Parts: sequence; C-alpha cells; structure tokens
Amino acid sequence: MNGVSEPGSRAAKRAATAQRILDAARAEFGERGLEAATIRRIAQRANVDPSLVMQHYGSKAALFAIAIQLGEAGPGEIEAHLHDVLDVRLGALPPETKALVRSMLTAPEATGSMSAFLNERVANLSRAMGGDDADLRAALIVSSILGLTIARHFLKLDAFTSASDADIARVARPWVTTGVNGPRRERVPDG
Amino acid sequence: MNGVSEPGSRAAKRAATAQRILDAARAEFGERGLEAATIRRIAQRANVDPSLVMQHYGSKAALFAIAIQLGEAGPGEIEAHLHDVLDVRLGALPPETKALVRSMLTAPEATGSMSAFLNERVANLSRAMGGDDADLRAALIVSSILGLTIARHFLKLDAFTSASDADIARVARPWVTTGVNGPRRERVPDG
DNA sequence: GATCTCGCTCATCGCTTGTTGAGCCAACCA
DNA sequence: TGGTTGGCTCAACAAGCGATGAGCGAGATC
Repeated sequence: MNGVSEPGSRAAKRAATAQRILDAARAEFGERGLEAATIRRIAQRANVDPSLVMQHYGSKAALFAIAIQLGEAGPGEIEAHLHDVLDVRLGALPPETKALVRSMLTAPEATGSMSAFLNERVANLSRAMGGDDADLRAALIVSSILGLTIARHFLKLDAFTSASDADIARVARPWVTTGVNGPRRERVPDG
Repeated sequence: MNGVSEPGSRAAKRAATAQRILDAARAEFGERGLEAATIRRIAQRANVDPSLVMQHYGSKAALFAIAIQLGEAGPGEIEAHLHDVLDVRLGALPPETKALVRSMLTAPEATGSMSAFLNERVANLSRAMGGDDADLRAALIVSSILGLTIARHFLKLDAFTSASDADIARVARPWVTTGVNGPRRERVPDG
C-alpha cells in the first residue's frame, strides 16, 4: 500500500492477523458465549476466512482457552482488591473478562478457570484480612463482587444502570469494608 | 401394569409423561444450559422419543421458557428475603432455579427473566428497608446473594464447599443485616 | 366386539457447525 | 528474473441439531 516496507513484513503481518482474530474471538465470546459463538462469525468479524482461524489456533476450544486468559491484576492486598473491585471493575470490563464471565456457567473450561481465579483471590484476601472466619468472609466479599459485576454488566439491573459509578462505589465501599473488618470492628485502611 | 385403572387413565398418563419430560428438561437445562442441552438427550432422560417432546411443548425454546418459570416465593419482606436467602437458598437449588441461573448469561430469554425477577426483588426489598440509597443498597444485597449462589453451587469455591450451611449463614447474616440497616444503624429485626 | 381415538415411535428432512486439504498469489531469495 | 516459500482462500466433508409427517397399536366409545 505505502512505499515503506514494514519491519518483518512477512511475519509481522501474520502476527497482526492472529491478533485481529483473537480480538474478534474475545468480542464474540464475550457477547454470545462459547457455544453460540461460531468460527465463521469470528472470521467474518476479523475479515478473514474461517479456515484461517483454525490454522492459527488449531480448534475452537484452543482459541477459547487463549481468549479467556486474564491479564495480571497486580499485587493482591486489601486496598488493591477494593480498588480493582470498586473503582476499576465498575467501569467497562476488558474483553477477556467479559468472555470468561459470559461462559463460566455453561463452559466447563471457563468454570474451572473462573473457580481457580476466584479461589486464589479469596486466599489472598483472607490472608491479608485475618480474624475469625477469614476464609468465609473473604469468599463472601469476592462472591459479592462477582454478583455485582453480573447484575450490573450482564443482567443490567435497573438500580445499577440508573446509578453512576460514583454512587455505586459510595454505597458499596463501606459495606465491603464492613466485611473486611468483620462485624465488630470499625476501622478500615483507606487509600 | 397393576389391576386398578388409574383415574383418567388416558389423559392422566399423557399428563404424567409431559411432567416427566419437563422434569428431564429442567435437569438437563440445569446441568448443561439451553444451548448445550439437546431435545434428544432430554427425551432419552425421560425415556421417550425426541419427537414426542416437540408434540408436547412445540419447540425447544418453548420448553425452555416453561422450564425456567420460578415458583412463588411468598410475601416479600425483609425477613422473608433473609430467610429465603440465608436459610433456603443455601441448600440445594430447585431444578427450575438451577436451569434459569445456568443459562442467564448466554440465553437472552433467561437473561430477561432473571433481570425481571431480581428487579422486582430489589424493588420490594428497597421499599421494605427505606433509608438513604435504599434502591442501591437493596440491589447490592440482592446481587450479593446472587454471587453467593453462583460461587457456591456453580463455581463451587473451596471456602463455600468446605463450610457448612450453618457456618455460611452465621457469617453472612450479620453482613447482609448491615446492608439492610445501612452503615450507621445497628438494630435489625430478628425472626 | 367393531370402530374410533390418540399417545407415541420411526424415518427422514434441511440446516449449521467445526474441521480439512487442495490450490492461488504475493512476498522473499538467489 | 526465475523458483520457492508461505499466508491465505475456496470448496467440501461428516456429524449433530431442531423439526416434520406418516404410521402403529393400545386404550376409549358405542
């Protein structure tokens, strides 16, 4: 197209195509779930032939496994968790997260991936919090965040869609804080 | 089979077959979701020919719509909600609930049904609670229950599967209570 | 006991899916 | 510039799906 040849014009173009397919797959899996999403539609979304998707990723299952890989979340402490949960996660979800959540109830691989992720989150949060019933309280907090995410971004409950991110954070934060500190104590680290 | 003829032996047997198909459908939808569940498997589970399923319910979509209809939950007040949530829902889920939850992220009809159900729950709870940000606090409570249900019965998080129903209720109840009363107050109606 | 009724099964259709292998054509190399 | 590589498309396959319609045979009706 242009006069200047791209660096590694051959392999680079192929890598770019692979990335375009992966992006299309994440979007499609995120909107429709693993089963309803089709290779043909992913290919169409990436402006590519369906068979090319197979050449790049081998199978639909393999493509899905890559598509739902979550990025790193940084060091996991209480404030990091609260921040991730109340400030970041209230906004739009990253495509890979959307794809993972969308299929976690119907695709066994997504179920396992989500379970492992949340189990680790619970373990980290429990260790950072301490106190009585730390595991259970941590699991309660983590699962509540999951419920909030689903209710807001997937079920689109009225109370959440009609409220601003700031409103939700203002009401949710002290409540989550209560769970972190346990029913008796009052103090909470504030970032 | 036995000497005694059943009442309405003709229509009754057909109704019984229809019910057996519906039960099989709820179980299958609950385990695999709408898309992965097949008419053939439902029929096999009900010991019946696949075409009979169609004759009874018209289409797979129509069968699913009936299968995810929830039973009545009784009058919706704070204590009823807490009871339903913390005492009942901690046990095994009814088949129709399992079918609805399983597909709520991938099947648009299930999404709408679940949204409507939860929106009504939020409205009832909000009205019963009152106070500042009642809608938001109610939505937070309801979505947390949803998250707990998913984490325990579908994702099977370690912290929940290794704890007893009583343990979970003991830790969760005061936390939910805090949400009901708001961050400042302390009292809670106790049933 | 003959006839009718209807709950149920059998065989099959059209469609979409994931997946495969042959072939084309531009980009690279000598 | 001629030959080779390889990214990509085209055409097609087998399998499984929801759905249809004809036909059988046990029960209901007279």
